[in-house]
Amino acid sequence: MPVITLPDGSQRSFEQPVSILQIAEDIGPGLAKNAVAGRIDGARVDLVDVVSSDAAVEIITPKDDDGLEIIRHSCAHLLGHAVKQLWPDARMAIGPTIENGFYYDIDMEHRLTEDDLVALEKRMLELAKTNYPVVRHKVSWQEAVDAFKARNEPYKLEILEQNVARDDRPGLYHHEEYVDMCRGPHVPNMKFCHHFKLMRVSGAYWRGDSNNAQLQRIYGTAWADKKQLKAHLHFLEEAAKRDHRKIGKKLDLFHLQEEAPGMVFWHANGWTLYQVIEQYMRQKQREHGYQEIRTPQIVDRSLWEKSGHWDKFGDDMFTTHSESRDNAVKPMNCPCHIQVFNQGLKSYRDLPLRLAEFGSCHRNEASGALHGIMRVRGFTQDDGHIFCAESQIQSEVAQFIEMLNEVYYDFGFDEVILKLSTRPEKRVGNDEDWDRAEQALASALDAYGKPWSLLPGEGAFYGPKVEFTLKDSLGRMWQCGTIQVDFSMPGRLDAQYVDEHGDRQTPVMLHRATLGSFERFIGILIEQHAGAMPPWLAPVQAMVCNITDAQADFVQKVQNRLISEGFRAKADLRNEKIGFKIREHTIQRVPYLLVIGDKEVENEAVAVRTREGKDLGVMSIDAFIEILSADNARKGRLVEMESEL
RNA sequence: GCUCGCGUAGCUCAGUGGUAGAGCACUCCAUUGGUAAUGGAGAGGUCAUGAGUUCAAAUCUCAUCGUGAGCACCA
Repeated sequence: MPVITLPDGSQRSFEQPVSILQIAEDIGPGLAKNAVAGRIDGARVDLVDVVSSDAAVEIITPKDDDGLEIIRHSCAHLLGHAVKQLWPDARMAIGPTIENGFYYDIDMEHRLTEDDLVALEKRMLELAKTNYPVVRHKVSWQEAVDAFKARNEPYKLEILEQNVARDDRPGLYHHEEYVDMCRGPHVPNMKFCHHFKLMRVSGAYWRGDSNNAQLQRIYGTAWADKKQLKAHLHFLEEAAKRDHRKIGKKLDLFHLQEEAPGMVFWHANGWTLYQVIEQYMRQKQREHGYQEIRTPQIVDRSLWEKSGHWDKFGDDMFTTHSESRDNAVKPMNCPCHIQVFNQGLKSYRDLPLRLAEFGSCHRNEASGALHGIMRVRGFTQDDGHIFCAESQIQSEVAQFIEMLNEVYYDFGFDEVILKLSTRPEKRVGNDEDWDRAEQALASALDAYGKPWSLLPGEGAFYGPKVEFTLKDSLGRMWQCGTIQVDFSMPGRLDAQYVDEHGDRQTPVMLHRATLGSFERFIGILIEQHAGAMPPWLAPVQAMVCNITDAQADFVQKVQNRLISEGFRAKADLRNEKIGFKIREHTIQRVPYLLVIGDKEVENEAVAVRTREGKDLGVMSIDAFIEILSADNARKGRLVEMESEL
């Protein structure tokens, strides 16, 4: 006689064990119709699952986040159903849910094309529209093995062999003639799976291992209703419009070309943006007690052997040979910074010693990894290394987080996600040091007080790291900042200081970067703002336009005045109509367009229009300078911008 | 690096075996026009590179390079 407690606290008792579906029916026919699955004491179950003793039960509908995930998972099965109808020889691997959708990895002879995706999607929709019921059978391990042997599904058999306990009772979900194995739960009927779209097909390794066979992976997106699907597709369109590669070309910021894959040619506009950011970071780091240094690009391989990089990343380094030396173009700055630290005997009084470098690095990234200016082979980090005593780690990490927050805030990112990555399999250093290093970072994060999550095994080979991920205006995540504790490299490269007792000690080194690489960060900024940089970053802050040749002299005067005040201003004196000029510079995302006709010349004034099309009216040059000064002071901060509106 | 797709004028793209096209940008001429495109003319391409098939290749085949999506990688 189970007593069921519902989420609102109400209770219902039943004479005998009841299924989730029966409970839903008991509550109301509308709920029963919309029920996708259930939760018994928090655990997700199918509608056919039975409650036999007292329990808290929830009914999952498509409105529930779990409901949507279940729909996506069932859409993967639906894809399997359609694939096997069109290509019966297909061997199905895994079909999990992912953010916004699902995928299925498939092994088959036929190479899938774009047209195949269209055909598959059509077949899926036809199948789903029949609203066939999904029937689950729980079977013994051996029965599952027999079923997939009969169906020639070697990957399912491997999963059963390696991942399913012999005493388990796997769920076989019957989609008409198609059968898939799953922990579940799944939708009871295909009526829930009408709103999906197949997105693309690509290769993916079985079990994520590049030594294994490469399967064909079909990606799809799936949603609870038509409106959600449409909204998601619209989001993708918006994101595509912001593609930094497209905008970089349109706004003449940079280019890449075949002769230097993964290396950026910065144009004047892009380099101006870059330099504003670099000068800003230079000042910020100065305020936070860093000394800026500069170290060589090309260094003998022996240093990289000592640091451990040659062993782990040798293949990914650019090398040069000259006379009797093998050199590597530096892939990172830390070993060089230790060389600077090692010049002159250091005292505990010198610690913490914070060295910073806008360090130009080169890494021979796999060709398939390159992506616009976000993932490149030649890049510059806002790199820094803090040499300190172990007792100083926590306060140094705390101070770094403080600086990082100031920086992100100035760039208009107010949501930062914290993650701690711990020791990877391939690493240097002993486990005791790793214990201490991980503990130090965890304590620093706890002391900081914001929530953080753990990424086991994702640390650098020399130490654990905290990663700072920011969220852009479209809700996309970008990992930028990092701080890493390193107990190994200072010792390997003979860094020492004299402690208060006169004894030699090895310092701890903290590797840290705030923006990450300039290239990537600028790519993120371009996508964040869709090219319309806030005025403090805009390559051209003001475009001064004449209406006829008669105002040319005054336009020059205005432009010169703005430049002499430290602003980035250009003049457009072309023999074009003012509408044409406005349109062009609006498209070029210049924040302020200054129009000068006879009236303005007469009054020594400028007519100001924003790139958003807002008319700020006619004002003196001084008044406009005040506007620009306020923009520069405000930077990209969101809160103050909002309070102005 | 792997799988699949793509590479035509500065840019965006059309062109499925028979003389290489459009719009924008560029140059020149006219126009001096008050807030998102003034009109006209001109110039511009070894169709990524190399090899092959064919009477004939931008078009078909192979290789190389680059690039896109994803996988793997990411100090």
